[in-house]
Amino acid sequence: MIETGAEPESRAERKLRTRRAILDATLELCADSSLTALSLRQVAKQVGIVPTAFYRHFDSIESLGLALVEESFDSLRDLFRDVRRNARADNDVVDGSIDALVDHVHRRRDHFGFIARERVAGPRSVREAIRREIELCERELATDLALMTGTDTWTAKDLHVLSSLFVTVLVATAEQIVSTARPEQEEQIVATVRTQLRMLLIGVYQWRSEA
Amino acid sequence: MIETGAEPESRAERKLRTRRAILDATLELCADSSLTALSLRQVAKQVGIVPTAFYRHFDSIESLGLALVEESFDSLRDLFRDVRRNARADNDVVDGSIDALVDHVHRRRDHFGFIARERVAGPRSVREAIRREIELCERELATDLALMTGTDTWTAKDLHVLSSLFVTVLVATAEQIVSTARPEQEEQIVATVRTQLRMLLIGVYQWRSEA
DNA sequence: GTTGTCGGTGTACAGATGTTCACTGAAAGG
DNA sequence: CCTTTCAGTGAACATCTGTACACCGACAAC
Repeated sequence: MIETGAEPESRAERKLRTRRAILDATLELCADSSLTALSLRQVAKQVGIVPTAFYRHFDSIESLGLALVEESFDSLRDLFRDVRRNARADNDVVDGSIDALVDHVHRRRDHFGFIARERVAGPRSVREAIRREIELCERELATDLALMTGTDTWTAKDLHVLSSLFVTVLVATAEQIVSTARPEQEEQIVATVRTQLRMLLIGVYQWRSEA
Repeated sequence: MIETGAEPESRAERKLRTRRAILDATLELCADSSLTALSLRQVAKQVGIVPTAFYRHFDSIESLGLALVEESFDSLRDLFRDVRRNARADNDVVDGSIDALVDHVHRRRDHFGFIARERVAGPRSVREAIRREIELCERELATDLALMTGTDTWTAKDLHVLSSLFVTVLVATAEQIVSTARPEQEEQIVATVRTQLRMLLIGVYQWRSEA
């Protein structure tokens, strides 16, 4: 069904390839709308398999969604890794982070769009999974922030509060970039978030945690 | 079909009542999931009318969605009005605004949830309508901010940048409140956003616009 | 009091949906 | 080589989908 140029494939390889095709087809099909509006048969048609073959890989659209959550957060963790690297290399943390953000969103527009949408509109279990993953990101970022200059007097709570704000802004920016096609509008978005983070950082440098 | 206690109704009144019932049924039905996953027949069943009667009021789920956008943003503008009033009455702008936010989200959880979801997952035209409305809110807030203390040296652009950040945080907070049922978790959310806004305000008070 | 307007009804249809079941054929394993 | 495993097939099902159509009956207008 799936045409390979040549080369014999093991059964496991073929299965994996079909699985990938299902994941990709799903990302493409729900690029606008949502998982909850997606039918198993649409996915099957897009992949080029018969509807029932879907069950060989996932037992529902919902569990397919959970697999996509994992995959999408791999992309997001990649982003975090890059941000961390840029934070060391670059003098200006803000610019480095935003560049990394834009770069990763461009590369995996599908993943970031998926998270943005299903985070609020997906099936309950998918929403919960995304919520959990985002909390992990916030915690991870909080420990990174603790290593930065000037936060040595901060309480753990305040660190997490700040981390959560960064993640909120990050998610909102990713959302905006995903949902715009025009490059000049994207520059606008980037310029805006850059200023916003600078305003915020001024506050951060002055902040002293209470008792 | 719709049982009224007594009192004769004019035809126009009855029609309006059915329209309301459709709007309410829709808000209830897509409370989790999304408009794009909602069928005309589900709505009709919930309202207690036959599917074809739906067309007497809207010609598609999409145009129904547009009506709900308008209605939902009436709620949001109410919130803005209250925030503005609290800003004058209260010494602390942050606490007043957050209280107003929490209050309005509680009162119209359905509207705020609707905006949060359809903003990213609704039909294209609905997403665009919401985007336009949010931009209006940002502009409105920007002119309010211009009247506040310390922003007299700010450029119009910076005012809009800040306004946009406030709206982002506001939307994210509303989203979180809508999607949590546990009151103690809500207190957590509120406490977090309060600290976040305070951190930000420190930066704002020190900010000087460039050229 | 006749007539027209118009929410709402009921039937009907072609197509899409999730899931079942028995099947095929090629790779994997003995 | 023979048997098992298993990804993918194809037909069948009951149910749900949007929409077209002719119809009804109460209110509105004259």
